[in-house]
Amino acid sequence: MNRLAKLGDDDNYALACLQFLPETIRANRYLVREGDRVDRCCIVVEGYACRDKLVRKGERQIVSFHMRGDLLDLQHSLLPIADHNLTAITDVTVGWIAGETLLELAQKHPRIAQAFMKDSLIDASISREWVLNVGRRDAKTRVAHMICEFVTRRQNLGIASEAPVSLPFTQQQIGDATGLTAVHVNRMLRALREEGAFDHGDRFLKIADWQKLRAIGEFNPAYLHQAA
Amino acid sequence: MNRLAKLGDDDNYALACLQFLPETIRANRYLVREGDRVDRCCIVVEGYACRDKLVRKGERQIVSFHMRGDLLDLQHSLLPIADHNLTAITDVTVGWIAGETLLELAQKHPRIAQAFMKDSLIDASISREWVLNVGRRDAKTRVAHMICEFVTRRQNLGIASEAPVSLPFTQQQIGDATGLTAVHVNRMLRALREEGAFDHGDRFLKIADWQKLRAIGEFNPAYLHQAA
DNA sequence: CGACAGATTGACGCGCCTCAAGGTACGTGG
DNA sequence: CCACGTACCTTGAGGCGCGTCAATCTGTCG
Repeated sequence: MNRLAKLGDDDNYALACLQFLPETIRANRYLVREGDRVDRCCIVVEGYACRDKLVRKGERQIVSFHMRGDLLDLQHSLLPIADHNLTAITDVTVGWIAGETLLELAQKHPRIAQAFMKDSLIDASISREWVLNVGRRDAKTRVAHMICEFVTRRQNLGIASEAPVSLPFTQQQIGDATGLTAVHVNRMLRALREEGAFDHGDRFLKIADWQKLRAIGEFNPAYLHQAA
Repeated sequence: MNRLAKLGDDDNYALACLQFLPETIRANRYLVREGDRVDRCCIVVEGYACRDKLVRKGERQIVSFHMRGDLLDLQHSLLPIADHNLTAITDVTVGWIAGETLLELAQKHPRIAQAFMKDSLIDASISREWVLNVGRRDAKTRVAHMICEFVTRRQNLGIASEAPVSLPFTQQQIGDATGLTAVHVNRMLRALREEGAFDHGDRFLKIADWQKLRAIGEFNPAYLHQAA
């Protein structure tokens, strides 16, 4: 949170006093369903989750993915009806906190309110990049871009990436995030591997040539607003 | 703004005291370029604008469109580097206001801060719906959905829609917003016209069968969070 | 009147989807 | 221990939705 705004000691003390209700969910289960009335938010403690929406035919679109430390659905403190599902990508542990509590916190601590605001704004910026990604880039570029975002956000958490990293997504999930079918994702992953951008095996990923991957994915991390 | 949060008299007074710097921009000109350092936000007074991003090949993706009353790029008070262009769709008049001013306002008036927050959250919800739209829907559905959103947001402003409404977008712009080419947008518009969903001519649109259009576009306005 | 932006339509091609048939790894129960 | 089911990955063949290219038409503005 200190990454998002300069907080005072009192702010940090207030944050430290927050009570989280921990919960662990199995992979592919819902934490929240679209249309639910929700009055709490959560923070990812361990594992991976995503936000997704369905079309009538039943196809799924993942609209963002989330990892340790991400604040999820801050919006439910102000917008009680969920406009998307919250789904576990892997087994995931989250900490729940009442929206009301966060609102009070924000009212008493303007710098915390500002940090929440900044978090939401970055979240929105990522969504805009995703619109661009699925709307105007070809399949190989989309997949490469998504992997670049994953690796970069992981690095921003301070997780090193020279070694092979575990890739939590199935090919179906990558397809759901990029607007492709799992079959075509498989072909694009193979192409990227054969071009020497990365090596990947059973849920593992080893970046072989970051500059190449970044170029193929047209990846510019500016939209993550992580200059700090 | 009263639509977003319950404001007190002092809040409304503070808002009324804001000084806006008006500016009028011609259609297709930029208000802000991606990468610019920006320290002000704006509100649309008249006309239509959009946020858009470009891919390397030069193709454009519109990531949201905006009309009278929309607050644009509130984010620039906290994130100084623009992650997208702000472009005039038609000739458009906006009112500029310093990000610093908005921050101070938010710090002094928690309910206004909350209203800003809510506005941003709704904006983000719309982006997520767009990811779904371009990622998983077919061309006719996408175009219908975009028109549904346009009509609905216009109605939420209190602009009646029984009569033919002016449609500010060119077919190229509809394509840029839906991830299609102008040629294919033309064919989809014709299909929707022939199915009796709407009639449209030179920048005009007359909804003939809202239920049909809504069904084709799989449009559910919940994501606009306008229950108020 | 010419220049230009936008709309319209047709012919054709390609990128991605669909369908299908395995293959591999792993867990579970007999 | 093997038999079986399940989830995921892999690869091929064929088809379709949308893109590309190009020509024409319209309205508007100088």
